[in-house]
Amino acid sequence: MNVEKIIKTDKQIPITSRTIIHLSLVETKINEMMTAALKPHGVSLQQFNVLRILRGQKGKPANLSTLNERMVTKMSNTTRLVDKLILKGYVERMVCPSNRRKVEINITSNGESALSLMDLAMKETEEKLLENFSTDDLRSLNDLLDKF
Amino acid sequence: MNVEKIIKTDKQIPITSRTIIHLSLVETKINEMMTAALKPHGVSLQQFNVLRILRGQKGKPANLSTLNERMVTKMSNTTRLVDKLILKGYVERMVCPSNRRKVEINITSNGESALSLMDLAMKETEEKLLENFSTDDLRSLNDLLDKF
DNA sequence: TCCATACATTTGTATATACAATTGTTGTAA
DNA sequence: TTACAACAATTGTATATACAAATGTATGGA
Repeated sequence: MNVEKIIKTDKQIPITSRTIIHLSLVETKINEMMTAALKPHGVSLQQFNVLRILRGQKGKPANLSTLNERMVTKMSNTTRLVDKLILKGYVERMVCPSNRRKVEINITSNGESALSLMDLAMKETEEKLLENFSTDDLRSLNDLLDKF
Repeated sequence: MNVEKIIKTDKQIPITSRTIIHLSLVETKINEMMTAALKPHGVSLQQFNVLRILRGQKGKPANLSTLNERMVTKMSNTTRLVDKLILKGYVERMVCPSNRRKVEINITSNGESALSLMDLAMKETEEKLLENFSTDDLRSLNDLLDKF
């Protein structure tokens, strides 16, 4: 990645700040590429994540709280995220019969097939992003990230 | 950092995806902490970055394009970011006399003193974030991030 | 039973951001 | 000089997000 931005900013910037900025630039790049890959499929990165979590449930419905726990977003957004997916016909929502405060969310078969197409696009993007990484690199990176 | 989210999501998730998710979680954490640190000062992370870039100019005014080059945001937002900072009295904007298409932006002395307070808060946050990192760790992390 | 409390989700509102279209300015070739 | 393309910034609009407040539901104790 081009880190000119970082270096240009300030020659004597300490390594701590540089690392933080570097991380944020990398994250932005990842986000942009992922978002671009999903664009033809008409879903946002967050919506894609919801779908993926729902598939991981293997039929067992998820309620909003569990969705939220596994996601990097705030509760109030999750409601609206799911709204969008319902409009697209990718998920369905119904009140939980045993506890009517809860809402059960399921992926539809329509959603599953759309998701498998998205998977392909995302896999490609992921490979492109990580083309310069060996498996050892990935392991070290994960270990370092664990220190946060 | 707590990576349970990642591991819970899917046991057999490949290391490539895991790394990407991991990065995005770390970035979210950084963002949240930084934003929280700036909150008492009434500026957003982006606004803080603009101020910092302007200070780096050492008196030389910056126009919107150069600000934009060094930032992780879109041009249209930079205009509005600067609007906010003007409202707070931290920067001033005037039309460039030599090329009236351009706009020159300067940090005010008011902005400089506010910025130095923010610096302290940010430095603390940075130290807290990176408390588990040795200098070597930081170097390796930077090197790995360069591979993106 | 009634009430206070906690829970799960939703809604309202302000702000942030992306993307496209627009405005105003400059340079340049006919 | 005029017409046109390129440039720099701004505005409009749709969507996304954060945060606080509100809604509806369940639970436990007086």
